[in-house]
Amino acid sequence: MHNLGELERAIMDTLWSSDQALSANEVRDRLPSRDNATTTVLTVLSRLEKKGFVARDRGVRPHRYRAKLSRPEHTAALMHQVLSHEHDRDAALARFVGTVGDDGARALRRILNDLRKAKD
Amino acid sequence: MHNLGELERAIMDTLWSSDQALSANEVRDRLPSRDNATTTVLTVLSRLEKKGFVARDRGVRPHRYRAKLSRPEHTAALMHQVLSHEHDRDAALARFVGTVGDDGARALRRILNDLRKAKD
DNA sequence: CCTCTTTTCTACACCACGTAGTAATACTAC
DNA sequence: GTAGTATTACTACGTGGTGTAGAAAAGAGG
Repeated sequence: MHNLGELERAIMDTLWSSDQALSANEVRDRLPSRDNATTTVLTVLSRLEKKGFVARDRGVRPHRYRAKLSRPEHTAALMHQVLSHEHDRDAALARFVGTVGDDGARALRRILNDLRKAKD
Repeated sequence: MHNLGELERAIMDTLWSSDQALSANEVRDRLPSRDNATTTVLTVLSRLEKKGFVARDRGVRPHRYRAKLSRPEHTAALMHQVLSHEHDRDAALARFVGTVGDDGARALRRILNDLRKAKD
């Protein structure tokens, strides 16, 4: 599964930035460049739904759309997907960790610590 | 930067699996199962070169090709690229680490330990 | 020079994505 | 329930990336 297009990503960003499910027109109004037709937004939302990134509530009118995964969940899923192509996972992880910088390493240590604590 | 196509990836895998730079015909012969024309392989190799994934030695004939990054380096770079779109990096990292499984967590702890030791 | 190998150039089909018009459908007000 | 409006579905086209490879050009060896 490859990455999203530019408009697709902008729409996902809009959905991620909202705590509520949005209608197509609400999405259109919140897009950075607002020169898109509503039908364009609807087309892309439908494609995103078919790809499984977006859920649609057909029970109300207008339909309301929301991201199925939060942005961090989505990012993590993509990272796993990238990793899944790698035969030497440990080497890739080592390389990855070696290049996240000091902040990243600190964050990872804290995360792993919390994980361990949660196990108890 | 988007992902690679199927044949592009197969060719990168071939290069990654070789300790030496390969000619186009050698690449073609090592591709899994497919019966591609040499020119097809050459076209894709040229595209991969233009994209910066492959280096070509034009000093010999036939030209020889090699991956510019190792597979783990490439994987790690892609992971960073995915992360770069994320506003809440820590949340994404937490999610990622939370879903690598016990093996992954162990590997990460060891990697971070080695990193710390290497700092001394 | 002539031939063979290798590389470049050109081309086409297919598919994803951005784009949006037109047709169909559902709701609202009368 | 009919007219009008809002919303959605269907259809279509341009563009660009990828797989595909033939034809033409360039180099190597006799």
